[in-house]
Amino acid sequence: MAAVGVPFHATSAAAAATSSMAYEFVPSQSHGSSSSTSSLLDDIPGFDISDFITFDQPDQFAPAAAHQSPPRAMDAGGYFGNFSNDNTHTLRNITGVESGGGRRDETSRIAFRMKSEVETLDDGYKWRKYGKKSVKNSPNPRNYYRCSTEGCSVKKRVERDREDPSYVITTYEGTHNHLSPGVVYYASQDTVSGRYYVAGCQMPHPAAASSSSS
DNA sequence: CGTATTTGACCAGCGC
DNA sequence: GCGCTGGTCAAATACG
Repeated sequence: MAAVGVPFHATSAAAAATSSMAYEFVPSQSHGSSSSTSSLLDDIPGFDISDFITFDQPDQFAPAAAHQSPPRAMDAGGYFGNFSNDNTHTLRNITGVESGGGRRDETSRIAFRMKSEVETLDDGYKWRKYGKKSVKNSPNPRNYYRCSTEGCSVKKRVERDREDPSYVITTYEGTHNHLSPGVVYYASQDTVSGRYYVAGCQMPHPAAASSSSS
C-alpha cells in the first residue's frame, strides 16, 4: 500500500528556515511525565503526545542538512522507521485504530509535533483547507486540510500545541494513492555498516497498486 | 476569471 | 433524550 506519506518538501525546509524546524523523536519512555496532553491527539485512543515525533532542533530539516546527514527518515513504506541512530525513538503509526464508534478503520494516522512559526508547512503534497474549528481543550483553532489531488482522500489536521504555541501538531490521516508532486528522494551510505538508507515516498508500483501483492 | 481560503451552518457521535 | 463537541459542507469572499 502507499505510504501515509510525510515527505518533507524543499519548500517545507524553506518554511523551516523561518521557523527553526528540525526533528527530534520523543521516546515513549517519557510518557507519563505530563498528564495533560494535546487536544489534537485526545481522540486517538492510546496515542499520547509523547507518542509522536517532536521537531525541536534547528536547521536539521533544511535541504543542506538533509543531504549532508540524511535522517534515515522513511522506510520502504514511507514511515519514519529508522530515523535516529538508535532505534529507541520511533514514530507511532496508527493503523485501524478501533474506537467506540467503529470508525477510523482502514485508515492510518501519523502525528508530528514540530517547532514552527508557520502552520502551513509544505510537506510535498498539495492541501486544500476545508475547515477550521475551535476545540475545547485548546485555545488555538484546529485547521482541517484535505489532499487536493483528485481521488486522494488523505486529510490532515493542524493545531498549535496548547501548552507551547511555538509547536505545531500535525496529524495525517489516510493513505496517499499517488506520488507526491514534490517528494524528495535521497540516499546515503552508512560509513560503518556500508548500508544504504533511502528516504522518500514509496513509489507507486503499478502491479502493487492494483493487486497489492504484499 | 479561475482557484483557494474563509467561515458560519449543519450533521453525527458520544456522554450525561 | 438532550446538549456538547468535533468534523465536514458549501456559499461567500479574497487573491493571483
